[in-house]
Amino acid sequence: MSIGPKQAILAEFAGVARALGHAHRLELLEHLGQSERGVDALAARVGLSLANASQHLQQLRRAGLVENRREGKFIYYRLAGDGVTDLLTALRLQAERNLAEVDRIRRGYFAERDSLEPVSHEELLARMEAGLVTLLDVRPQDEFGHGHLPGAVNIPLSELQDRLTELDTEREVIAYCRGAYCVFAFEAVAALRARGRTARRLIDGFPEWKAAGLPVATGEISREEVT
Amino acid sequence: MSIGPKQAILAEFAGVARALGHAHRLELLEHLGQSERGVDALAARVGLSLANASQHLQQLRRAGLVENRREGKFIYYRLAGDGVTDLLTALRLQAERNLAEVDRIRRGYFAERDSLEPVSHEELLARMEAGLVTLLDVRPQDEFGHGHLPGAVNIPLSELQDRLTELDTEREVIAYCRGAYCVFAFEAVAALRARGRTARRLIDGFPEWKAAGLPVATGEISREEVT
DNA sequence: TTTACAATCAAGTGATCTATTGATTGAATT
DNA sequence: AATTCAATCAATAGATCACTTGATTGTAAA
Repeated sequence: MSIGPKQAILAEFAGVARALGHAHRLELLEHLGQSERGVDALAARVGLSLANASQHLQQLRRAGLVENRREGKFIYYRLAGDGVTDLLTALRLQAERNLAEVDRIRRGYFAERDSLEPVSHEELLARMEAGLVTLLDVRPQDEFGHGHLPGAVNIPLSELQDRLTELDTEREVIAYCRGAYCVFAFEAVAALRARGRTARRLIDGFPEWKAAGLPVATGEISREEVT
Repeated sequence: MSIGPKQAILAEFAGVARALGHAHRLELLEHLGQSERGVDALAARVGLSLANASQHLQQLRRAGLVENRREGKFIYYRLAGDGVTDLLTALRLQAERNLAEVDRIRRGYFAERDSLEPVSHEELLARMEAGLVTLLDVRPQDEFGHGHLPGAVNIPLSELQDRLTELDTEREVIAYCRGAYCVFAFEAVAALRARGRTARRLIDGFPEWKAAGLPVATGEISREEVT
């Protein structure tokens, strides 16, 4: 007996889902959500061997989740559109809602750093307009350069200790990094609060902001432009 | 070296994605989107052995996508909330957008039956309010009974030939069934057009309508109430 | 041409997944 | 208590997947 059109379509959908079915590939997608990258850079960031990263990336490509281009001897991978971030967000929301295990891990690792509610996109937009907050991007400098929220200051987490003076002491700091589970933002909020600052974190990160169609800025940003 | 909290969370997300990574499980979820069902009924509809269906359902349960309850000697499974339908929709949209293979299958099997644009939720709502359309639910009677769009007439596809007289000849018919790739609605539209009726299909099906928070009706519906 | 290097390919091993089979559990019925 | 039936569990064989190793391709530079 032959399978019908519906089964064939469902098999394709299942293939996309299976491509999302490995922690390493989800982490690769998270990094690709920041900016396009070469295989070697991705492998290093996710902690994979080059060959292994290459094969994972090719699985993602077969599933239509990423695309690539060659430039000289480098091959750069990128997300195949903002729909990928939307799908990842839907996956995250579903897992957060119905998986007790996610809740347990989050409580264990993140809870003490995150007693306050995270800030929603809407709330951040309103407070930015009112000029009430300092928006802090704690990702590495190169990721910031490839795209960030408008008006954000970039202080990578590793430098935060030494550069606290750059942040206005009067205004609340709202920190963000790569996504909802990027630990940088949690750490930054904890560090700032430990120094008596008012700080909260954005509910997710740069890719989700961009996928939501909200404005983004690129390139370096002068300090004057920010303060 | 131990894996950090992010890897642990991503592994959980990957587990949910893997649970979606098999055509049979997607089909089970599609049927569960219509109404709660016993294992035996699901196995029969999807064409699986009882043991196999049971094991697939348990994988879905471990991933937090479905829940179950025992009633007498039957165990009924149901979706773990409308978020599951949202996630399935996100998966479908991403696959439709970026997988050439999906497009190829769709063209090959569905295109000739579907030359007209499907009707969106918004358009259907507007035309229902204006009383311009006959809404036709071509799913089996029991699925209709568990929930359907308000004002819909239920004529299962198998009976459509004999019951054409029940449909107003003046008004456009909008048909729907289980979801975006349920073949019933395509077939119904083709059959109606072959008899000179004006007919289109809804862009997706009952579960997506319900998950979107739009009104649904339950129980049998008298013919008078409809016409 | 030779060299260098990013990335992919190919092959192999151990692990995980799928589907079947037959045994077992749990609740209702006789 | 014995029977019946829905569903799960357990064991198995075959398929697919993940990761490593070493060879290969493709481009740029020497």
